[in-house]
Amino acid sequence: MLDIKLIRGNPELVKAELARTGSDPTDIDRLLQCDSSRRSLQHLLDEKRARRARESKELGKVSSEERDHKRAEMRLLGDEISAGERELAELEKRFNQMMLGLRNLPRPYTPTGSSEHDNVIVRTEGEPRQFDFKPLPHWELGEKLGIIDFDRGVKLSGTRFYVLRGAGALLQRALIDWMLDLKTTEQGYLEMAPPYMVNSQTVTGTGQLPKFGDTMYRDHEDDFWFIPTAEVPLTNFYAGEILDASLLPINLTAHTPCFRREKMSAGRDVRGIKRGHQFDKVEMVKLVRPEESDRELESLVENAAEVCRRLKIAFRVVQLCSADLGNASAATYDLEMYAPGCGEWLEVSSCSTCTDYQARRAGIRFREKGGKPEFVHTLNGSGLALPRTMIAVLENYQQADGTVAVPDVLRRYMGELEVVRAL
RNA sequence: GGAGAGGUGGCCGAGCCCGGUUUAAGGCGCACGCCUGGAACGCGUGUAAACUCGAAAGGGUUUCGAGGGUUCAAAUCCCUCCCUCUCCGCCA
Repeated sequence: MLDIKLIRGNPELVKAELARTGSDPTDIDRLLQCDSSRRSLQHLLDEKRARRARESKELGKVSSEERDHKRAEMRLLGDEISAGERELAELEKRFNQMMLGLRNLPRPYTPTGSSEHDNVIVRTEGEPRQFDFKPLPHWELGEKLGIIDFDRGVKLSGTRFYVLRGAGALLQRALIDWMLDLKTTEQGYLEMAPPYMVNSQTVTGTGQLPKFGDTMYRDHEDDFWFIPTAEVPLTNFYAGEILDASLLPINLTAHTPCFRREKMSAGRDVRGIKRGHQFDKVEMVKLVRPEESDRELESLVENAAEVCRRLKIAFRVVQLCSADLGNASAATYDLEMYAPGCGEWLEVSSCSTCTDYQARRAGIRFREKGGKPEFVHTLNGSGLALPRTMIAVLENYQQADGTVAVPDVLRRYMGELEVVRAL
């Protein structure tokens, strides 16, 4: 959520920033109109309620002939108050819906653009590997080695599902374990094992609801949503709480499956394991002081980059332009690893600062000793998404004989296995 | 799923039967002050959040799990729901 005081105080700035992301700035005019009628009604009601409380209390002590007269008067006042309360509830509902519908404003350093083509490549690390044979795409490699079974995934569940087998399953597990170890030891994150289903309040806190409900899977009988990312339970872990400032920064990590309907990308990336309805991911979440958030974003990107670096796979850092930012994000850097088989730079991580946008929705605050509560800033980033990391590993480490070498850092997680051969 | 007991401020806990005398008692914790060479003890003062009026001091409203109802007036009475605990049932 945005700060209503900022919107009231500087509506032109807010409109300009919203326009930069491609959102409709006239939303702000409607919002402010609703806000002002809400406030004046609130004020009127406050006065009536104050009078009722005062005079009702006196009614208990007053003489009996005066009581009947006064009681009738109070009853009328009571009717006015309930009518006003109904009207106010309606206004507040509308106001809250509009507030929840507004996206976050971009950071000043987020470049302005109109589509993903305006994203900026910040830097590239490592050289894409050169091959003296034609590298295969992972869907061919995976099938030939017998470690990815697409047909049976479809049989079990439908399109966009697959099954990892043998060394394929082991490779993914090794990547997860290795990434978590890196996060929790050298990078200072606390590992969590959160629920994979959460309630609508939780999924509103991070900004998926109310606007993006149709991108998630949900239970039809209970109030359960399947998490689209571990960002949801991790960020909301402290929802509604006021944290002691000494706890900050809080760095959390978790490995979870992620569930996405991928309605918007129907027909895209249908080959291979790049885009599925269910995938695994190691996620990083930070809760930090507002003044630290830009510096912490750099550190988040660096934490994700280190994973690519140690896998010895070329990657680049891309800064998203204003139009390509997610709903809650104020600044985002994507990390893309090069996959020589399909010839693509694959988005393996997306690191964002959501400033106080999610903290306001979820009510996550901190307090300095003796001070007033303040909203934290929340950040999240993948560290990394497993299927795309698998693609990058398989395609970069493939050898002329059709086998795949195991990256050095993963060998101790795979029983010292050095080469993945056909099953 | 069934039965019972509960949900009150940062924490513990009284108030609920019997609506108004509670600005939510009391304690703990915390902060500040006094005391002290310094501390403990003791004493005193303060101690939530949101919204809002005000230059400030300060004031107003809301919040006793959530929502609805009764009433001039609800933490207190009624209804619905959620959650926690205990026991039972079922199940990995």
